[in-house]
Amino acid sequence: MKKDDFLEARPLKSDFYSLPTLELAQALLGCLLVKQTSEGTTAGYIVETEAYVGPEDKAAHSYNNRRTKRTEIMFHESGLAYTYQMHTHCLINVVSGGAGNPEAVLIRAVEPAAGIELMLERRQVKQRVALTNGPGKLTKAMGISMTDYGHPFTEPPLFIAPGLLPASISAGKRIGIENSGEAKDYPWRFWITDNPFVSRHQQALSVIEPKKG
DNA sequence: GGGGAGATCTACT
DNA sequence: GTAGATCTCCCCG
Repeated sequence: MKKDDFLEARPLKSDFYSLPTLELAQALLGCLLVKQTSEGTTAGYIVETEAYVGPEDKAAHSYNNRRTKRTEIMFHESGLAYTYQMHTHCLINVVSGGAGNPEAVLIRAVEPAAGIELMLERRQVKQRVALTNGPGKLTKAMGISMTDYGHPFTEPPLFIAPGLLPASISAGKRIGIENSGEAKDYPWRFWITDNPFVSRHQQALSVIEPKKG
């Protein structure tokens, strides 16, 4: 792939986001996340996601249909950005499940594809791999913030475009949800097998053949 | 009006 | 391995 191919990238249409959340979390792997700012454009291939599956998932912010100012956007149509603040960081999700069904996919890591110089300016790190190998890291590197709350991923300046089809997808337990009862063991974390930008190494509970299309 | 919790990251030992 | 950073609510009082 040529260096500037991301400039040709066109957002995925809204019907892409009508996939069931667990399928969407896998379909997003390999896709290109693009953010344009006045400082420049950054893009990265999504290499790690987690599914948060609506009112029945104790680990989800929307558990028990909890509807607050923060979770409000999860109740809207699929394909919107759900950003929220976590300690000193901003995390970004893709709203899924359709209107009235509050589900989402957390983007946990990307592999830099464009704008790496700008990412390096935004994050002081020694190792390139540390630029975007975590949910709080990638938002800082790409200039994603709470002002992106509710933005549709189908249009600039923040959008998702087709990328590469992963050779293999691994599934395992989600990270950082130890206080979520039995939900903590659900295998709803997905990553591109052996990709170096994945946030944490973990035993895969299963390995999946990616779906084409 | 205030305490507490949280899907994290970094630095230091 | 663990502490501290430092934000936005929610919810109880």
